Amino acid sequence: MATKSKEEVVQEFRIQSIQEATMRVIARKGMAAATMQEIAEEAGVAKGTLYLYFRDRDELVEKTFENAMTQLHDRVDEALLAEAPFEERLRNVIAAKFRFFEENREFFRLYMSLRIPEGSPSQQRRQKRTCQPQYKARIDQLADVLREAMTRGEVREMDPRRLALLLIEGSNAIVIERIMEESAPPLAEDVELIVSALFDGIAARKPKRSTH
Amino acid sequence: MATKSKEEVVQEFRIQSIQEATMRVIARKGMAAATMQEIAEEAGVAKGTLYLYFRDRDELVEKTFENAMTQLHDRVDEALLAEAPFEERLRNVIAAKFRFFEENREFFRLYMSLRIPEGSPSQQRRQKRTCQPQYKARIDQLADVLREAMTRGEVREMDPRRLALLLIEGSNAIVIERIMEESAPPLAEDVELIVSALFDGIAARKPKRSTH
DNA sequence: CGGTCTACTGAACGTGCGGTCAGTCAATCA
DNA sequence: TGATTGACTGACCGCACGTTCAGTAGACCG
Repeated sequence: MATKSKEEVVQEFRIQSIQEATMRVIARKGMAAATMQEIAEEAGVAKGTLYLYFRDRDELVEKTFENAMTQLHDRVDEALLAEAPFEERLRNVIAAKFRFFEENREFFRLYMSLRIPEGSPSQQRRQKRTCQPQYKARIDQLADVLREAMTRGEVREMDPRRLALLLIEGSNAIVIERIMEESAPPLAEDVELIVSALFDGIAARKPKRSTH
Repeated sequence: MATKSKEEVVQEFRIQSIQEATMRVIARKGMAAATMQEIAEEAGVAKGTLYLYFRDRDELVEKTFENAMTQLHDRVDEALLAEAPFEERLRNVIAAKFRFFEENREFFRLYMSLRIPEGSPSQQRRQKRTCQPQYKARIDQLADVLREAMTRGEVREMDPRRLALLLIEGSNAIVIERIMEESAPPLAEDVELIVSALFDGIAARKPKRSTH
């Protein structure tokens, strides 16, 4: 049957609301201090219920992360793989990222936490399997696009992987800053700062390139 | 008495070797999985001995972090506050940072972990008190230097705080990459990539500024 | 050389967590 | 309407960790 049964709908709703609760608690307390008890309370269910939908804490966190990450990737990919000059694509990629994290502020702590392997050895193995490859793949994808932009003469020749790191982590830092600030400047302003600093450089010179 | 007694020397040695063991264990297992038991074993003392020199785990981690951080700051400050063109100072700052983390690879995990508040509420409070201010101070210091470079006409006018974030986190990302790689490219190469990408921009154009 | 002092030890303790599972009860069925 | 199901509960378990402190052994003293 292609149509979902009532039970399946209810089940999906449960899963989603548990994942949302997980993100809220991690956002509030941090990865290490987020307990199953508190996640259950936040989701309005008993602790045992969590184990009906997820094998253990690791799987809950992992699935929650992957879910959000897929959404982020979808948005970024759309901008990154579009047909447009690289500078415009870069602008759109950064803007998409900013928007996503502003709409999903709770996701941020989780995103930051899973970048560094932590926890028990088994947790670390799991992270190595799922989260780090995802992160690496993002870097490599941007590096590929940069490499292509270099051969097309849009970007100066330099190590594309290093440049991708500089770009992604640099803009991450500004995302954090925006989230922490109670009133951040307009989104476009920060996007423009990054794109312009990177494309034109920060050295004081006459504008050598029409920025628009 | 200005000279140290034998007991004081022994005590300082103990403290230092415990802190070194702490860094090694955190580097190996990560912040969350580093237990007092394993730190004691690594230092070659009993678990109880740790509590003769540090009140609790938090204080041990905090003092270890501050100790290493002070060393890093000393080196970076020397380069940052020297009398030289900003570009040269920036080059030296990044090189100093690269060298420090290469010499103190164990420090890296600790450094990354303490950037995001984690753990119990009391741990988070302590981190807010000590580690985060230190990090913020670094950003502000670089932002000040950038601002000054802007008024001197060495750097184009733009939000100096945002630029400081971009720079610090971008270079952090490359530090991580270098540490992870089994054979990293020459240090000067990566330093030059960052400085050149930022100063000249990444847009493909004829060299407009003598880079040497 | 007996007495004292103290740096050090590690077994034991308390706590808080992830994970379990016998029991509950509302919905569904026959 | 009584029987059956299974989603849900939450008290409970075991474990691992940070922390403690009575005990020990070696250095030092008189």
